[in-house]
Amino acid sequence: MKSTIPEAGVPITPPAAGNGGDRQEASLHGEILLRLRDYVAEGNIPEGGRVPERQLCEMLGISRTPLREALKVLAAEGLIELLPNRGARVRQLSQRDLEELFDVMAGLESLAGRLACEAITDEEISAIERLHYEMYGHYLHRDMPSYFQINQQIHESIVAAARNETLKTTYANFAGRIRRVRYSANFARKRQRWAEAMREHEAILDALRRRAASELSDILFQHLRNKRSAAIEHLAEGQDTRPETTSQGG
Amino acid sequence: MKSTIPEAGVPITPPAAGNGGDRQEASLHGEILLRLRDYVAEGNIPEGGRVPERQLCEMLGISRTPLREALKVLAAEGLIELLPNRGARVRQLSQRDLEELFDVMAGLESLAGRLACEAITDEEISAIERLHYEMYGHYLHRDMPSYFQINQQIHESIVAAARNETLKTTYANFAGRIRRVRYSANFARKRQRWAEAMREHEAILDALRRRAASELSDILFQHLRNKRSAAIEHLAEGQDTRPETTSQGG
DNA sequence: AAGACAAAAAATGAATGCAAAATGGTTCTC
DNA sequence: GAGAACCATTTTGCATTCATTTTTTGTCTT
Repeated sequence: MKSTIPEAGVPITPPAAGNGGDRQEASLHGEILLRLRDYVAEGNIPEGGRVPERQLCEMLGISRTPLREALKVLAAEGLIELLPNRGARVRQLSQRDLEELFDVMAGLESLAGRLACEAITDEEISAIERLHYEMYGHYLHRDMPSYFQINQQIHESIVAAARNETLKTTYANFAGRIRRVRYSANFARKRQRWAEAMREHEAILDALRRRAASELSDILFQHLRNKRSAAIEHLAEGQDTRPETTSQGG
Repeated sequence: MKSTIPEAGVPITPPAAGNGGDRQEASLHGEILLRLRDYVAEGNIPEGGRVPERQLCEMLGISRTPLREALKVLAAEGLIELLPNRGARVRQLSQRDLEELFDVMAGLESLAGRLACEAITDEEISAIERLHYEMYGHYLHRDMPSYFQINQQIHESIVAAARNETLKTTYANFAGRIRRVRYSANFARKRQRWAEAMREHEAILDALRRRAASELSDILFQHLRNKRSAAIEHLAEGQDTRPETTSQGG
């Protein structure tokens, strides 16, 4: 009974025949890596759930070799964890893990702001200002999803303005790690916190206009710190089960 | 003359029969990963040089499967790059790449200092003070290697005091990436810069004692920035060939 | 003699096969 | 009847094998 591919060809995502255009991977394992990363980040596998190789192989229509290569990379990225002889599991993020992740994100954005002050152009600032006002509109209309989307664009604009591809990549990596959590914590914001966030964003813009690197660095860190508090509180309320993952003794 | 690598059958490191004790990897690919990472980071393969699978397999006494898994991870870590159908190469760091890496390191240390101010104990500060004075002794005796070693310990202590394992891991990752460069740039410091660095370290200690988070953050960033300048200048002098690696368009 | 084309050789990418470990279920013992 | 032990099945880890692609080498043409 070696029906390796009983109903293969049922891809996780629509068969990437067109190759969306964002970034293509020539090799199979690269393709698999991109798809698996999204698959896991979008929460298709429950926290701590097993990642069965065989099943995924059938689902993706590939053999185990490239899949296992992709799993190793995902483990290195921190999305999953590999237990010796016991397969891969979706990494459970304890509350502490989340706090740490948010803090590192805060540090990266803080750095981005600092660097941005050195290199950002007036045009880029104008673009961020436009985003800011657009976001303000969503805020007034209490349109949380749109607000959140623009908010993310602003932060990404700051990271982009830092002119540091390494930072950008690292930032994206960490953003991917908490993506799974964000899916449920996006709307953690209370009204109170929302207004506060708007004020902070105005301060960010102000510091950016003046190219006040240290100040912007501080503001951004605090801004993310407050975000962290909101998210953590929200999660603490919503979930009773706060798994204590084995802290990877790095 | 294709063998840039020692003869086969000679293990990179003594066969880890005892398993030193720092961190053991049960799986073979994990073991390989650790060894290969060190092997590459220590500069055993020239910049941009090929990483021949077959040769490494013989050298390590394993098959290609676990080796390739390790290579994928190293590529994800940024130590090597994988060209489709053309194998792995040791990643060449352009001057720009180095600048970016140093800046990210600066951001991470800056963050570490900020976080450390929240959690560091008096005992930890005392320990860092002791290291500082020890380092000062090496400075007076112009003992550059010892100075550098203690210097690294101080920075690691600050990162440890941040109480953030994620940050610590990330920091170690980036430190590994520039390790190869540090091997040649360690002693880039001019006398002038050396004295300056000592003063900065005193300022760091001062801010740490006062738990002045923002201030320490600024000082640490600047300190690393100055380090960056010194290293980059040194490399610019020493090397004419500054390869323009294809900036990975993440 | 230099360049171009073609075939051989080598290396890479992925699939398959095999041994060891883990999981699950059943049976045996107390 | 409950718990431990044993065996079958599944799963994982690694080696081996097969198919492409690349690189090299040799020959031929201009």
